[in-house]
Amino acid sequence: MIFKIDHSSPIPLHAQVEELLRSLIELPEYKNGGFLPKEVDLAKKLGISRNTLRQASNKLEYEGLLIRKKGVGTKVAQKQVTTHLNEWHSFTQEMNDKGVAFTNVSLHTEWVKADKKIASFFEISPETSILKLSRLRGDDDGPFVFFESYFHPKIGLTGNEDFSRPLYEILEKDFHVIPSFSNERLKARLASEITSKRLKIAKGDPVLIRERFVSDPGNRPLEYNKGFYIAERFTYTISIKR
Amino acid sequence: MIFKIDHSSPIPLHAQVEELLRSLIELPEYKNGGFLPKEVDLAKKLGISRNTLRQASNKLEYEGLLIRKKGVGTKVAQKQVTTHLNEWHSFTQEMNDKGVAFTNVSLHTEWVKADKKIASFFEISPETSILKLSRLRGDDDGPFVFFESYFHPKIGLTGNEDFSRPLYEILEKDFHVIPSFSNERLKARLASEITSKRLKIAKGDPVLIRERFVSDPGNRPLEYNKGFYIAERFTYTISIKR
DNA sequence: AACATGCAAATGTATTAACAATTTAAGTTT
DNA sequence: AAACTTAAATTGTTAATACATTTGCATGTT
Repeated sequence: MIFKIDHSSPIPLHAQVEELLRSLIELPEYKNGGFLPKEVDLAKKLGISRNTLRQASNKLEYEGLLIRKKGVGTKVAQKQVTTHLNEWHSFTQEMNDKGVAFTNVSLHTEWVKADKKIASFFEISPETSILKLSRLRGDDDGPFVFFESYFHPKIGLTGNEDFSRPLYEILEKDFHVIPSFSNERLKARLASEITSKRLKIAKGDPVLIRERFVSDPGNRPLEYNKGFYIAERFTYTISIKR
Repeated sequence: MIFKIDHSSPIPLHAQVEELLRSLIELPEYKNGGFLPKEVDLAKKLGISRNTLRQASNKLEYEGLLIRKKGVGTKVAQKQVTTHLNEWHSFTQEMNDKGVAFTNVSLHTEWVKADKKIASFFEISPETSILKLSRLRGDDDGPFVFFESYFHPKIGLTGNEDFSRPLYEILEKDFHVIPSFSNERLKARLASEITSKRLKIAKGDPVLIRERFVSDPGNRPLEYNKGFYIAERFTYTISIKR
């Protein structure tokens, strides 16, 4: 490692040192919790005052890259953000891209009468016929979620659409409605007889139930969706900004 | 305004000055874009060296509360207009919004070693001591959620804070950290022995587990939070805009 | 072995000092 | 009036120095 601190440069020393430290802490000898040389030595080696060195390292400490401890020394913080960040986000994105990462184990459509809850959300009378789409979805290890979707009659779905395509693509491209708002409710329950059979789990195994109330940009109701997830195989992940 | 800088106090001068500045910039004469007294004068008035004053104001500048300009002066930053939506809240706020009167059934703090998962999120070494806050919360019908919170050591919590106050109020007002981002994971499990005892439910009853990874506006990790909810008594609701 | 003491090492705090760089305003020249 | 020059004001940079505080270890004591 060559230390190139240029006292005649227009760039302030502490800025140069800051950059130097940033590359320094990437070196294998320091990378994972390694201790930096002590301040007095490092300052002398760089030909700068201890104050200037601290001016630089203060910033890195504030950023959480360095951890200084009185009486002990200064070490490099462990940092591996990317791995677990991706881990949390990945499933959310899969969820958001509806249908992309899953296979449809089975698929079924029928016309049913709207129940009270759905009629209320759709703002229609309870006797109205609506399209119900049932899907069992999973991956190589078998099914892990059972979905029931109900669609507002105004959309114009017939039930003969190719539902192996992503649902929202069908809605947007073929029917020109844009799912924009989703109100979600999550709860946990024990699997009922019928649910356990569908998901091939034991009756009484925990199931995560997600209801979605989906609306368009004008806040008009489009879809009511209920999903039954095998709890052991599902983690719901969200990123929220305040 | 009375300046009370105590040279004999065990609290470092720069820390005292920092607090002083924080209250100073709330004053109407400085509040929105007002110029602070120049460094030399202010330092003299406070009876401290200019460097010490700068040590304090540096931090506020880094936080975006002060704007310094060479040759001009130091002014208080204009209050940021909040554009982001208040989409998530602390538990206290959540419950208050819903009108649920809850109580802290029990509350306990202790210092523990960070485990691998937390250390990774906090970007600290696994041996580091961190503050753990355990809370059992409920209402008239008994407890319905057990929380475990772990806090980044950088925040400076001692464990002696009054945790009957809203947590995020403590963090923001007393420790000047702003929880801004939350990464959440939800899953459902059957209650373990210990969990069932805490929540006074039968072992094997379904439990909704919510993990939160909370960060500040600079994406620096602040808190890891894990909550065990009695599934029957809890529904998680969220509105998402695409 | 357990505990207490003390020393050395390392960062933390604080002061003083001097000069550099930038901006604003005033003054001067064209 | 416009352009240039100068000076003052204010923050930015850097250094040297001294002492405080915390931690860990070595040493000694019980």
